Amino acid sequence: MADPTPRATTLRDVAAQARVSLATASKALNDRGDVAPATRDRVRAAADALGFTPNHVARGLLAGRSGTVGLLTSDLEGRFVIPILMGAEDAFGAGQVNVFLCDARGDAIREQHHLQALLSRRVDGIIVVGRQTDQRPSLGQDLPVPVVYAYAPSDDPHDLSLTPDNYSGGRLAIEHLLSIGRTRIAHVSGDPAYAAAQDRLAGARAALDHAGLALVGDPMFASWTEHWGRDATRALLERHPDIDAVFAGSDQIARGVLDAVHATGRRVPDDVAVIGYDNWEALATGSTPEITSIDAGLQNLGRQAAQRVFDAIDGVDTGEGTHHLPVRLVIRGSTIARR
Amino acid sequence: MADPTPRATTLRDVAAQARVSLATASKALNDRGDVAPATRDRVRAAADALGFTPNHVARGLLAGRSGTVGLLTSDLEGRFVIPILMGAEDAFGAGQVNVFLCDARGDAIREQHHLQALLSRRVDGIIVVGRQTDQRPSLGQDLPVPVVYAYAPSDDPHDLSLTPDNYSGGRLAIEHLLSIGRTRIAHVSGDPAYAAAQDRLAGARAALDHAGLALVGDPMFASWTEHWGRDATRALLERHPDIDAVFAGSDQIARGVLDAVHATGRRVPDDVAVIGYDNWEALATGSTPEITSIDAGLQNLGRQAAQRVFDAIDGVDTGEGTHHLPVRLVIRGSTIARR
DNA sequence: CTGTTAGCGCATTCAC
DNA sequence: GTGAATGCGCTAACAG
Repeated sequence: MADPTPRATTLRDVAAQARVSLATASKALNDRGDVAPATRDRVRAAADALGFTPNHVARGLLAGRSGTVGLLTSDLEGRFVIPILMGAEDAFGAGQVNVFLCDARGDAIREQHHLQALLSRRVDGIIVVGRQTDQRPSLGQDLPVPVVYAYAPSDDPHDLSLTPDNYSGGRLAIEHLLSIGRTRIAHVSGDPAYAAAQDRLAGARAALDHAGLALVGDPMFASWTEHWGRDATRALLERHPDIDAVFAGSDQIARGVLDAVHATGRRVPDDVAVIGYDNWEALATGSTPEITSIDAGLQNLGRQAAQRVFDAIDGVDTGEGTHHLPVRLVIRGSTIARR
Repeated sequence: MADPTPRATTLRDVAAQARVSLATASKALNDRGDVAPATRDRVRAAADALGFTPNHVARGLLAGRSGTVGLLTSDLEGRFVIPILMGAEDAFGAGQVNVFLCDARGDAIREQHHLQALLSRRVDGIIVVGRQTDQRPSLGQDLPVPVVYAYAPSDDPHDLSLTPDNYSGGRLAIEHLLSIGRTRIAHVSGDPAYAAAQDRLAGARAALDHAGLALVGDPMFASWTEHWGRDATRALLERHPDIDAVFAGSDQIARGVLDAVHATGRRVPDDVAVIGYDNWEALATGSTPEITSIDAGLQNLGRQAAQRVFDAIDGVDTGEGTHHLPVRLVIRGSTIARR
C-alpha cells in the first residue's frame, strides 16, 4: 500500500522551484499568454521534477465547469446498461470528461439521493440509463444541467430520450424470414408487460401484413427465459406442426426454441428457421447453429447520448422527444445454413 | 431539454436572502458552531426556497479530500468486472463517496491517461479491476493515493490485491462430485494460459489426490466456449465412455458439455454429473437441468476492495500482498437431481 | 515578457 | 450569536 498523503505538489511548489510567480507558472504549463521559451522550459522542468499534476478540481471551480458527467442507471446488472455505458464512456473518455457512475438499484429514493449527489458535484450533464424500453419518470425540467435519457425514454415529451427502435426490429426480423422463403411464422416472446415485447410484435405484424400474411397462432408471451422458449415451442409444434420459422423475442428464448425444435427431430434452419433478439453474443454464438438476431446497437446509443449531452453543454439545441435509433440484423446459421 | 445554465444558487445567495453573513449561513446549514435557532431556521428556509445545493467541489478543495474514488477497469465488457463494480458502487454509494468509472479498454497508454485524469481530479483512492485473475502490472508505489487491485492481482507484492480463490474453487468442485459418489471425473477447461485455468486444475487435483483418485484422462484445454465444451466432451466420451462426472472450467463450457452428454443418450446427472464455474445465472439456470457451479462472490470482492480503500484513506493499515477471497458452491440439478 | 490582484464557493478561525 | 477575514489551488485580468 502506498504511503498515505505525501500531500500532492501544487502549482505554488512548481513556481517556487522555477523561481517564477504563480501566474507565470500557470501560463507556462498551459501555453497561455506569452512566456519566454527559457522560463517556460524551466517551469516545465520543475513541474516534471516535482511530479506535478494540475488540480482539475480547482480549475473547474474557477471555470464553472467540472468536466464531469453523471451516469445514472437503475440496474447495473442488466446487460443492456453495460454497452450503453461503454459507448458513453467511450465518447467522453476521448476528451477531457470523466464519468460518475451511480446505480440506483431501481429505487426511486436512492435515485433522488444520487441525483442530489451528482448536482452537488456540479456535473455538467447527466445521462439516465433505464433497464427497459418502457417509459420512466422524468427527473423534471428544472435541473441546472442537461439530461438525456437512454434506453428507457422519459415520460415527459419535453425531455430528450434515445431508445432503440423495437418496432423496426420486429419488422426486420420478419422481413428476413420472408426473404428466405418462410411464410408460416410463429412468435414466442417474453413478458407482455414490456413495451419492448409489444413494439416488436407490432413491427412483426406490420411486416407480415404487408406481405399479406399473418402469424401462425397467437403470439406467446410469458418470460424472457430459455425455459419458456422450450415450453412454448413444444406446445407450439404440437398445435402447429407446419410452422417453418419462429421469431423469438430474445436470444434466451431463442435458445429454448432451438432446443425444443431439435428435440422433435426437426432441423434448424432447414425445417424451422429461428431468429432471436438482442444479439447477446455469449448466447447467440454458443448454440449450434448460431442464432441470427437483432442487434439494438446499444454502444452506439450510449455514444449518441454522450454526444447529445456534450452538445447541450455547449449550448447547442439538442431537441426533445423520444428518438428511436436504428437496429441491425445479424445473420447467423439459425436462418441461413452455413457450409 | 432543460434551460441551460440558470447558474446554480450559491451560499452567498442564501446568505443574502436570509440577511445573514456567509459564515453564519454556512454554520446554520451544517449545524456547526452556535447559531440562534431563529436565524438557523431562516437560513434553512432561504436555502430551500432557492433550491440551494451545496457545492461539494468547493468543499473538497478546502478539505483536501474530494470524496471520490476512481474505478480503473481494463474491460467493461467482461462480465466479471460488472459485479465487482456493483459491489464497490454499493459500498461507496452508501456513504458520501462517488465513483469515477474509467475503462482503459485493455490499453496501457489509455490506462496511464486515465490514471492521470483520476489523479488530477484528486480522487481519494483507486480500485483497479482486471479482467482475468492473472497478474497485471502494478501502477507503482509512488502514487499519492491508496490503490487496491481487484480480480487481477498486481505483480508487485507490495500492492494490496483481492482475487477469488480459484484453487479452492477447483477443490470445492471436486469435493462436491466426490460427495455424490462420483469417482471417474474428467476436466474440460478453457485457455490454459489463464491463471484461473491452472489454479482451478491444481485445486481439483489436490482434492482428487486426497481421495486417492486422479482425473480421467488429461485435462482438456482450449477456449472458454460452449463449442469447445461440446467438442471436447464428444471426444472425451469416445475415449472414456465410463466417466461419471465432468468438471467444466466455466459455465459456458458446462453448457457445451451438457449438450454433448445428452447427445450420446446419457442422462444428467444420473449417468454423468456436470459442474460449471462462475455461476453465470443466465447460462447456468437456462439449461435442463440447471447447472451446479462455483460462485466467485465477485460482488463481495468489490465491496471488500471498496472497504480497503476506505480504510486506507482513513489511514488504517490495510496490509499488502494478494488475498484470495472465498468462493461458494451453488448446487443445481446437474449434480443432484431435483424432483 | 513577468508579477500582482482578484476571485471561483465554501468552511474555518477569530474578533466583535 | 454573528460577521469579517483568510485560504484551498488555480486562472484571468490587469499593471509593471
